[in-house]
Amino acid sequence: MELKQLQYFAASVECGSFKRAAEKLYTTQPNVSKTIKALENELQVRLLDRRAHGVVLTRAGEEVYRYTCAMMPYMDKIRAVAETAEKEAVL
Amino acid sequence: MELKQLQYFAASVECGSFKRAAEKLYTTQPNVSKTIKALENELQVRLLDRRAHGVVLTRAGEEVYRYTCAMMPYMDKIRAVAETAEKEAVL
DNA sequence: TCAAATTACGGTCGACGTAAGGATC
DNA sequence: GATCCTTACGTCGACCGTAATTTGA
Repeated sequence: MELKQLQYFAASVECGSFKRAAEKLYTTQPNVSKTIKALENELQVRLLDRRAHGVVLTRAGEEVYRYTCAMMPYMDKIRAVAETAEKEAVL
Repeated sequence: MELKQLQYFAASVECGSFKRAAEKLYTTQPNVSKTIKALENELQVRLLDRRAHGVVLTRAGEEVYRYTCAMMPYMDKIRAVAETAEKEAVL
């Protein structure tokens, strides 16, 4: 499991489609599709239902999305800590 | 920032050296060294002091380690959710 | 038939391990 | 001089984007 996979997944949920998520992430639709497919394969569960107009969360996807969202603030916190420390001492 | 970087960092903290962390992670010492160097470069802050017998946390490292530890349970939770869902419906 | 997702494919960049080098005690 | 961290280096796999194909309304 990689952070990028979770970020792509979250973006797809929030955008409602791989296409729009790809734009938001400055990448291509095939990359989003492949990255999420890899995540689903690793977890052995389908996270998103592919519909004609985009994607929607499955039951399992909802839960994974919830924990993904809960995790993200810690990433931000790590970056914030580093940025603060950076001003006090040199690398 | 990648999950692997944080995992390698946490393992190094807990093991007290890159060498032992490498064993625990089933990889080599150079890879641990390089991975953590990349994390430090990205965050622009030194996380570990390199000593003769191993590594110890810097002030900034302590904080990053705290948030890293806080984050990890969510990853486990995601895996658990997936495993539970797997039993109820097929991929 | 249109829009979006998937698959195929080739090139390139990065990650890995081995080996050599450097620093600290 | 022993131990651990770092740097150098070559290889191989993975990721990326383009293009072609498939799927669903």
